[in-house]
Amino acid sequence: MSEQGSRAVGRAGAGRPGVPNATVARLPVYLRALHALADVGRTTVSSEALAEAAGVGSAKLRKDLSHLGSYGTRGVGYDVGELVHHISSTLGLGQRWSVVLVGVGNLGQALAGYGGFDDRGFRVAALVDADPARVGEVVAGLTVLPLQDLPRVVREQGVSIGVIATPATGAQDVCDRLVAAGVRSILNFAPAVLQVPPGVDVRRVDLSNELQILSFHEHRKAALADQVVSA
Amino acid sequence: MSEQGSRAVGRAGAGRPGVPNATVARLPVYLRALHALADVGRTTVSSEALAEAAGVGSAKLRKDLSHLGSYGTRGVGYDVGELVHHISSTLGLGQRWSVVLVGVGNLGQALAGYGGFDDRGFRVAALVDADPARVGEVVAGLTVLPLQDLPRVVREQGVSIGVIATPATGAQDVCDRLVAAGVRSILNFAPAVLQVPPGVDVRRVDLSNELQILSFHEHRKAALADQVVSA
DNA sequence: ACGCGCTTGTGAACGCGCGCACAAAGTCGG
DNA sequence: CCGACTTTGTGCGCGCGTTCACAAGCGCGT
Ligand SMILES: NC(=O)c1ccc[n+]([C@@H]2O[C@H](COP(=O)([O-])OP(=O)(O)OC[C@H]3O[C@@H](n4cnc5c(N)ncnc54)[C@H](O)[C@@H]3O)[C@@H](O)[C@H]2O)c1
Ligand SMILES: NC(=O)c1ccc[n+]([C@@H]2O[C@H](COP(=O)([O-])OP(=O)(O)OC[C@H]3O[C@@H](n4cnc5c(N)ncnc54)[C@H](O)[C@@H]3O)[C@@H](O)[C@H]2O)c1
Repeated sequence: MSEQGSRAVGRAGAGRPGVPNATVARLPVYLRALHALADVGRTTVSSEALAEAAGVGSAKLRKDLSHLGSYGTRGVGYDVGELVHHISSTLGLGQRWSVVLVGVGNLGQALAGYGGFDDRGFRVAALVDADPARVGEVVAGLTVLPLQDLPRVVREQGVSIGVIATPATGAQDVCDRLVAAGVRSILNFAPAVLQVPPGVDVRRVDLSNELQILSFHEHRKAALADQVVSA
Repeated sequence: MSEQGSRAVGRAGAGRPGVPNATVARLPVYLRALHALADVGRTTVSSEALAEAAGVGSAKLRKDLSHLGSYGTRGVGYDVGELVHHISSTLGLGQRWSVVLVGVGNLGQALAGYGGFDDRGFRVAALVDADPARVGEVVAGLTVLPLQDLPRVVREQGVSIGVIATPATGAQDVCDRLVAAGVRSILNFAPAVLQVPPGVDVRRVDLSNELQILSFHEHRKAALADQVVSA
């Protein structure tokens, strides 16, 4: 998580004893690999094979799965269907989550037209933009709504996740409006650090950050290579 | 980093003693905050203020900065310009990195037209696509090239970073071609786990993953709220 | 029925990263 | 020139996450 680094512990009645944060971040990867296996017709899979497909170590995978109480069968492996069910339910994918997308520009339009949402249990319920020229436009089968409709849309459509795809300048304002409307989970594509009250989760996806991290390693590799050459 | 979890240590001759991985991931955030401060005319900044702007604790920030040997002035703070220089050079932003973008679809076009690249020291050198109908098209001032031009483009344009924006199906193939062409740093938007030889870095940006992680926390918050109500 | 081989689940050790708290160091006013 | 105040740099303890290695468990063939 990006805000409080606390574990998702809580000892919720008879529920799970709490799933570590790092594990939660990997569950979607496992889930995707499992779906791929199911599509090929496999019904069981060993931790070794699944770990390979997910790009992690097998021990890590087993420990991750043990955290959500899901049991495999020793000597055989995990039942693919059962594991899909367990992980999905842990991630809260039993229900369809409604998403509101704010900022229908370059990126926003690509996101709106993206099919990968619906496949994974998410529904783009509405598109919102501040530009009066854009309001009323139809994008990906949805009419773009003005900002002031946000509270109503969130309420009527049962929206619980907000996606921000506006320039960095407007991001904090949009964020505040989303929070005011009752949204407690935000995915932020704008290169800005958002200030939110406790209880609200923000995940930031920053393309430039990723490139700069790559740049660092590339730089280091180049320096290392030069050193070897000069040696 | 997504592959080996090793620290960027190396004790490179007279160079830096090695910057922790977690620190590297935060440097771009600091850099952006510093640029914002510089734009407002500030010449110095305290760790407290910069930490606030970057959304981290001040102690963490100071420790991060100490790792790259950059010195502030006690009682005053850090010189904004100097810090920008130090961080930029650590990240390897002294030079302009050339990027090749593979997959000029929905997302690829948004990326190609994105201005945030050039601002941060990255140049989209070429666009590549497998679809013959798309090859020859001009997007964002660049002509879309066929896949087989990849080695030539990488060589001639000095490309060192590849961005994959193709469907998951073709991602591994594209990845292999990029690696074969000499690219050692890859940013992958396709929902697939890429297999790469050692020495190649892959960073994955998976939108669905992020949403599912948010979904988990939302789910947990809802369960917690219900519990409180029923109590 | 029984042992053999395979795979899970986990105990334990380790390393990394985080945050606290404070001494060192520099500035500024008098 | 000095003393008080501000802010950095970091030593240290702690908790999380990763990894190794192995005992426990299960199926299968005989
Ligand atoms: N385009 C990309 O490939 C890309 C990649 C990575 C990150 N980003 C980031 O995503 C964000 C959007 O990028 P883009 O290229 O789509 O920009 P864009 O300018 O094309 O679109 C921005 C949209 O947001 C709307 N908007 C502006 N202020 C608003 C506000 N206060 N409330 C609601 N809507 C508002 C604008 O009307 C416009 O439609 C930017 O922060 C950008 O840095 C973009
Ligand atoms: N559109 C989005 O908002 C979005 C969001 C998150 C992730 N993604 C992911 O990004 C990727 C691209 O999404 P998109 O919506 O742009 O898809 P798209 O179908 O619009 O575009 C894919 C492009 O890649 C090209 N392509 C296909 N196979 C290729 C190959 N082997 N080599 C080179 N080019 C090839 C196609 O010709 C097409 O132009 C997908 O993996 C998708 O899951 C998209």
